[in-house]
Amino acid sequence: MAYTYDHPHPAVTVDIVVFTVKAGRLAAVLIQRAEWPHAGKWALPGGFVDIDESLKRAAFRELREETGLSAAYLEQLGAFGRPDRDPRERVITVVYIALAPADRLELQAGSDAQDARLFYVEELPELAFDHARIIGHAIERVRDRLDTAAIARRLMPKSFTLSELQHACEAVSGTPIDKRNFRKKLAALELVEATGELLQGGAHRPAKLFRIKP
Amino acid sequence: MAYTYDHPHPAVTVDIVVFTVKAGRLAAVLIQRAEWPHAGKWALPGGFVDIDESLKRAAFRELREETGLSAAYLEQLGAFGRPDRDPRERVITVVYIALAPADRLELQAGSDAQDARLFYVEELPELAFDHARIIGHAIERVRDRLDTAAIARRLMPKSFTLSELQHACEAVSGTPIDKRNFRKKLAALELVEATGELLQGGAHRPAKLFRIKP
DNA sequence: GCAAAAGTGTTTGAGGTACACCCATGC
DNA sequence: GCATGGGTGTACCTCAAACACTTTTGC
Repeated sequence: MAYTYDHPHPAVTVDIVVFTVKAGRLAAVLIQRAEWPHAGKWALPGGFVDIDESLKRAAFRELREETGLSAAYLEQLGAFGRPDRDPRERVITVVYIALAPADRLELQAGSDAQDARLFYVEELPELAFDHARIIGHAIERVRDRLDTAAIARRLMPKSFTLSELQHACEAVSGTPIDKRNFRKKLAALELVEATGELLQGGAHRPAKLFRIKP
Repeated sequence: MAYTYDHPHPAVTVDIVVFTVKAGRLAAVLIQRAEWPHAGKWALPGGFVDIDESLKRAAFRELREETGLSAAYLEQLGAFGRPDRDPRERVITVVYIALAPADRLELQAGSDAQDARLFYVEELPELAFDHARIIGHAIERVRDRLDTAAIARRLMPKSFTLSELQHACEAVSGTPIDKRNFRKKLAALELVEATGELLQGGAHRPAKLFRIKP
């Protein structure tokens, strides 16, 4: 089947920067490319936009196909379209940022053709295309727009300790936060409530578990 | 000349929301369409992205062609790509926001085929395509990201009175500002300096003129 | 008992907001 | 002289930042 136009058309893809917090650090999902171009390098999950599909719908579809996430927060970062960013043809990509708790990701790790993994954002491997630049913009966006409430709602699992939430906030902002000020602000936000459970297991005093208030 | 692909490709355009401040109100440039679809309705300036041209370069080119602006602040708002937004074919548009002082715009007003005009954003005419939605997003973006310094640098002419600057800030934010607080903050910002000139002409005390500090 | 993280209040400074009157000009 | 916008200072309140010790557990 061939499709013909009277002036040249670029291809359009969506790519998704899937952020999560793992071990108190900000991390993103990357997929190892199996084919030319950039075979062996890591890249953002993504793919072509179907001709009858909205951009956001395409992003959701790719997100589901590559991470198993069926419902996640998704926001558009923007379009990237330098003429030479893909050696195959002119490709304009629309990038979305997804946020999800690490325990909801289902990566097809090391299954076969392509490997999907989480990488801490300070330890990214060599990236295909202009994806390093794209992730840079995504990190910048997340750093200065995600506040405590958004982090609690979108990056934390169902229940968590206040220290875990604080570490997530520190991972996103990239700066240390004072424990008492953090808890004072949380109390004022009326954002979380204690579940009544305790998290046992550390060689230290057990921490109360919290959840998002409805 | 025909261009053939083995899967369908959308067309990609750039559209530009050119904001300025006129008579103390926020205004945007619109162009009246001469042809189907939406003949007679008003639309954002824009056009197709050339196959070898970056998105930003395309936006600058269209901006120059349709408003005479050769250097303006330009930032990407995002991509809009619902499948049915253009009845001719699938068109994905990447939207940029431009900011310029009103005295630098050179609109080809009423010349012939297409008419270009400024409209106050609270008095927009019926718009073509999904441009009403796009302008809505652009206004939202500008409202919560443009601060006093950006307004002074990007929307004001070479010299201006403090009241003019204040009115511009009020037009952008959509809320009234206290005069003394505004001037106190301006002083703290060390953003502007008096030119020494006065603006005569009103039936009242003449105002000092200011310029951006280098 | 010691290492390791949990939990808990007060003080200070900066910045934002509210608010009212006199001044210089054109008519 | 009056209408019109230009120009000026103080008091209060809110919010962010700095800062140290006790508690509970595992080993």
